[in-house]
Amino acid sequence: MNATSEGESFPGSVQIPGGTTVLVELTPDIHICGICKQQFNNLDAFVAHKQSGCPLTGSSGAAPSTVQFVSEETVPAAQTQATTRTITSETQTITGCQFKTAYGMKDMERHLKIHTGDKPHKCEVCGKCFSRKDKLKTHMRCHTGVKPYKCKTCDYAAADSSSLNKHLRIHSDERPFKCQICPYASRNSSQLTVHLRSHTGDAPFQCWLCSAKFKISSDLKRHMRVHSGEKPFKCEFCNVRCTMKGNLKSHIRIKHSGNNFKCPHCDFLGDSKATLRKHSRVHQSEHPEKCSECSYSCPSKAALRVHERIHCTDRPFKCQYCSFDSKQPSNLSKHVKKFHADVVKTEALDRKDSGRQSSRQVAKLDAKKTFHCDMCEASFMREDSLRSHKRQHSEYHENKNSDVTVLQFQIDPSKQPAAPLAVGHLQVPLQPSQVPPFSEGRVKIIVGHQVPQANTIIQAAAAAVNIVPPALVAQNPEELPGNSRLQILRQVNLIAPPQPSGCPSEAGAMTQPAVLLTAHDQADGATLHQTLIPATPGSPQEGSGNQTFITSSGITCTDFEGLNALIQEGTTEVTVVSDGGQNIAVATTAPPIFSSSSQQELPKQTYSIIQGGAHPALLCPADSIPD
DNA sequence: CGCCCCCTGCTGGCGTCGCCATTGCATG
DNA sequence: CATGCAATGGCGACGCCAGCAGGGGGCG
Repeated sequence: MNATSEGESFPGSVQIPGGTTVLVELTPDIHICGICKQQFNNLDAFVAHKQSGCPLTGSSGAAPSTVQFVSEETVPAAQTQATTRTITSETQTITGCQFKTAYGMKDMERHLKIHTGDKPHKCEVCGKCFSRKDKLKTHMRCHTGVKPYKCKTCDYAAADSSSLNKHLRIHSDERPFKCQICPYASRNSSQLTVHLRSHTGDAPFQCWLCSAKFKISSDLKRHMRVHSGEKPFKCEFCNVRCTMKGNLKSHIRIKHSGNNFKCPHCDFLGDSKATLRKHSRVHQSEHPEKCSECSYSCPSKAALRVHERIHCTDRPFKCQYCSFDSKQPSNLSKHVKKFHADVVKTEALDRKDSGRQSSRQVAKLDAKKTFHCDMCEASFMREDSLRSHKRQHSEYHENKNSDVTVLQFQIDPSKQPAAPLAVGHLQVPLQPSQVPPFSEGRVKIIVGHQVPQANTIIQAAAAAVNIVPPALVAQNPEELPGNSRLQILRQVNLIAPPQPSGCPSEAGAMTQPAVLLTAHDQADGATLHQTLIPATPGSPQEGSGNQTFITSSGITCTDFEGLNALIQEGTTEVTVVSDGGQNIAVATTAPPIFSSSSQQELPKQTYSIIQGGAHPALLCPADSIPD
């Protein structure tokens, strides 16, 4: 992260799925010398300060002996204003970096290379550079193949001791990372982290083309091939291509490697040990899955489910061409093929003529026959996937004044800086001519589930709390019911955007703008909460630059409770509508997530973000409001 | 300086599930 | 023989684990 001169903000970027980038103004980072307490907004100046010598360095009396250096990690400006730091303990903690006293200096120097980017140790083989010699040495082993750490139990060997130690847990069956909720225990912390998501339901890697969610990134990456139709794995013996490498391997085993696994009880020849094992269950007198209605047993749950349909009177699979029905879908399809093949063929041709295709089979037979969304560029292998996708469109537009602009963003983890991210403003390309009339324009901010490192965002949000006096929520909080709630509500920092300068349609004074917060139930679209909040320019908030805070006169506790409840619940969508305050900016562009066109040339309008609560939900209050 | 330990992200691979097509058997 | 029922195999897709590589801090 770059630092800037004092008072200056600088843009960062947030990558939106689909290619659009939303510019984000970041609050400048502050670097603090832990010895003399001098602040630096410029990293270079800070580093120079360290290298040339802090005036208090070496002065045994001036600086506490326990203090060698204070972390230079970046600190959001708001946080630095709000926090008083004390130096009392054996270790120094300012923004997360800690250095023990005895090794502080050397380790600090080593640590500083992270920020200076100094990587003097270059690999002669691949050219990769490292900041530390020992890292280069370890790296070289991947070229030389040297693996000095050998397992005494198996042939495994590792290039570093950590890998060996991790491996050894396989033999010892040591699972030191135990789940507090269930008996699960894993051999490494990463697996436990992933496991815990099973309890929380957290699947942070969400497909932006369908509702699929994954607990690990690579599963999402793999899943995306389903949408793209990409089949990178080609069979070397035939023309078959597979989306998944494992499936290709399975195909080759079945079709091209011969059947080498013979069943001892019959003539069955399996292509693999797994296939043979699956088959061998047929010969077992006692199958694990038993029917509760009869003596039938079978080797698999799936087979049992099929069997159980025998006992059910329902025949849910009905022929659309005659009165035939069946308990099993395969029998219905067999029936249709046999008796209605001509009708099916005609209908298929009709669909082809009209440019529409249906049926999973069609898509399956020809991956090129995908189902394209007519509202965006997304395409799908299956019709039901497209239906699911279109529901997302309809959800965005289901409000009675349908011109809802959807601004959906997910922060790219690779662009997420390590330091706390202070998102002060969100800049969105603005096309004034597209500004809709009041009551038809809305901006819906949707925060994706892929927002990483939520805590850092929360931290930034919490920092903002400190500069919002309670008076902004209520002049006299005691007048409001549910006072206990207000303690939480104050964490919601409502900031109106500054007077726009580049939008002619918004010229003229408007002293009483207001913001209507409307929250919808994601499931059925019903309005859950609606609040009209007047925003008075020239708020009493000092030090806020050109920002105008929404004042509290029209806000009741109930109003905020609704909003707060949404935050607490992790709500990811809030629609914002204004009552026409002219100094509130308007932005109506194509939803970035569905837009592939570049909007770089459009004038930008500044938006504010609510950063609220103890959940990673970002809400948008006063920005993007139609006139 | 160098080793150790920990964490994170990524990749490859195995096991498994569920859907669908096929197959074999029973019945009229 | 035609038709329906039930079981099985193939395949696409997902969950999860082990291993690899790199980065960072602790410390002798």
